[in-house]
Amino acid sequence: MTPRRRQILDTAADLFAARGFHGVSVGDIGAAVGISGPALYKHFAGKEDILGQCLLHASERLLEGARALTADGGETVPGDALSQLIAFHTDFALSQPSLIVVQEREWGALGEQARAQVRERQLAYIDVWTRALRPHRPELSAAQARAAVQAAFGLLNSTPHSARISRTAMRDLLIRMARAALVT
Amino acid sequence: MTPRRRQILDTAADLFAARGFHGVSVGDIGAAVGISGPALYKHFAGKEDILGQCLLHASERLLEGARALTADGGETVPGDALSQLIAFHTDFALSQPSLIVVQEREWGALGEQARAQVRERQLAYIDVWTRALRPHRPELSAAQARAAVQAAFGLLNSTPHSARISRTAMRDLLIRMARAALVT
DNA sequence: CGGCTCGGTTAACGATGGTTAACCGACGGG
DNA sequence: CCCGTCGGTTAACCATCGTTAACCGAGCCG
Repeated sequence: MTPRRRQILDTAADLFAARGFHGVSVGDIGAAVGISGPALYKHFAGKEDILGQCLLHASERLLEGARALTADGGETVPGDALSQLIAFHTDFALSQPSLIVVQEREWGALGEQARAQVRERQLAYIDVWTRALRPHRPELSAAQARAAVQAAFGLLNSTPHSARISRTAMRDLLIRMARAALVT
Repeated sequence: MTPRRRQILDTAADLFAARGFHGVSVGDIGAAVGISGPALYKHFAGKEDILGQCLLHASERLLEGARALTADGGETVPGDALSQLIAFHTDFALSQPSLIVVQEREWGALGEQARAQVRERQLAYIDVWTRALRPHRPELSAAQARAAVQAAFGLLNSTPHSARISRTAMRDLLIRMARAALVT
């Protein structure tokens, strides 16, 4: 992927996160990268395609990261799988808040095919988490475990809404809270 | 407030929560209540005014409910203030998910004055929570306590994103997780 | 040198949005 | 009975949006 495409996707994600997909015009995106309006069509098929690339990219990075952590034979790394997932997701949310926000709230604006791809990755990501949670909470049904995982996402993804403490303090706080919420 | 106004606000909140403020047209709102388009201007000053009333109403109900629970001399009710706030917020989120979603993500679409009013109530609501949390976590700074409260909101407000378990089971799960996240 | 591709530009188009205007039936009170 | 208000309607306005068209300079390759 060319650097220009990456730049467009990054700034578009920021704009979508701040004002919502329908609250951002292609002119806004172009202006934010220093070009104007229709020039975006040299890089993407359209506005919805830009959102789709953002979401595909984000959901893929999350899923691949989670799978890398919990791959069979990954027992050599320290700590249990759940703690690693919590740390991984926290770091992602702290370093890419816009992607987190957009992936959480704008997937409904996609066309059918792109939405299906994103949803598939998101569900697979939830599944990795749910499997990691099961050993700690054997009394939970599968549906309850999924609900608990999504509640934990809500907690970890709240990072864009605050930000008044240092990043390391926030990381520590979120990890501690998520672990307590999930395994207690 | 006339029943028609309330009906418009309720269905508008649902639409805003589902597709975002800019993703809903006044025609959509009108059609959802059985009238069409410009008839809404007999009840509200404009589209932004509808959103403003939704948010004012929601933030006021949250703040008043929280203040009623933690009013001085309210020591007669059972349990500590924090647990009561958690239960109150959980019930609100479960019964009015659209208001929760809209209040969380669409306040940026308001004009300056309405946004200021909503933000004021939201900050006051956070403040009530933070004061209730302090006794349980005296080691946290004020900023850390606020961040923890907002993370707990993220957890409790995640209820619209899932929903595959019964409401009572969800209520129990959320309350348990929030309490664990906050006081552990 | 000549031409092709790449990544821009501005102009224009059609659709849609929010808002206003003009009109109108129901209905309740003097 | 008449009239004003209430809550609707449809038509029209203007701005904005996403998208396409037409054009153009820079650079590279043959």
